[in-house]
Order: sequence, then C-alpha cells, then structure tokens
Amino acid sequence: MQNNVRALRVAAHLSQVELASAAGITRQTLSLIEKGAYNPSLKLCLNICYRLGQTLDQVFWVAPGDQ
Amino acid sequence: MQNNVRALRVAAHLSQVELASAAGITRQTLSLIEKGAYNPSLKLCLNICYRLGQTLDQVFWVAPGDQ
DNA sequence: TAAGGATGTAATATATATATTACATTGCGG
DNA sequence: CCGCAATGTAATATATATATTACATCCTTA
Repeated sequence: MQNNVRALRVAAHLSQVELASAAGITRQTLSLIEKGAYNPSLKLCLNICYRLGQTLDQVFWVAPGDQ
Repeated sequence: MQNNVRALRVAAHLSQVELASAAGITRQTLSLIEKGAYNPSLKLCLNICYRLGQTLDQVFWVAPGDQ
C-alpha cells in the first residue's frame, strides 16, 4: 500500500469511476494507482487530492524509510 | 512558479547538480521542473522532498484555485 | 583576461505513464 | 436466478516524462 487513495476514496463514498473522471483519468488508471502499480504524475496526484478534499501529504506521502 | 523547489534548494545551499543527482534525475530535468515546464512523477517528487528535508505539501502543493 | 562552476535550453532517443478496448469476477437488489 | 454496478486486469496504442548529448550565457575568481 503505497498511498491512501483507496481508503480515502471509500471514506468519501466515491466509486473508482467517480473519482477517476473527476481527476481526469480512466478507471483503469485509478485502479492501478490505488494498487501502487503506477507512479502517477504530480498533476494527477493534485487532481485526486482536490476531489478527495485532502492534501498531497495526506494522500501520497511516504516517509523516507518506508519506500 | 508552480512549486517551491528552486527556493528550497537555494535555501539548502544545493546546486541543481547536487539535488538532481540525489533525486536520481539529471540536471536538465530538474531545471525544467523548477521552471514548472515538467509534470514530474510522484516518486521523483518524493525523492526531491527527501533530499530537501521537506514534505510534498511544502514543496509541491498547489491550492485548487491556483493552478 | 582566461578558466571553471552554475544554469538555460534545444534535438533526438528511450522509457513509461496513461488511454482504449475488451473480457472477467464478485456481490447485491430485483 | 438474473441483471447490473463495481472492480480487476490484459493487450495494444499513444502521449509524455526523462535521459543523453551538445552548445550557449552569466558570474566569479585566479
């Protein structure tokens, strides 16, 4: 689990389709990001944060040792 | 100015070469990121943060209206 | 004045993020 | 049981991030 996208999305009662389209990406791409299989771009991360009402640190921060 | 990389790098007394190599990228790529011409990947953003001793929000956050 | 460090930037090549299309499974409400 | 929403995932195509090489300017300092 490299990020908190899934947990925060579920907590916000959003489907993958809803969050993905709000962020301007496809459901498949979001699925892989949630899984940690993709290394998303900054713009994409920001768009996800905006829709979730969270910041980059809350959604995507990984402490130096934890990678 | 879409991010704070340059200001924080200069404040840390690091050259582009030093920060770039610490982050695993080239000087040219860092130059374009500082300029806001590139849309860096999350891993790259994290590596820059680690070297700068800052978090994603401190270096890369852009408020929803400010893009 | 010359040399070197720091930076900007362009051209081309390569890697990889992302889209598209398609098919599969799971679980829930009718 | 049936249908549908939600999700996983694979194959291929496309866009774009990043590397590489190269050359340029500016500034400092010896």
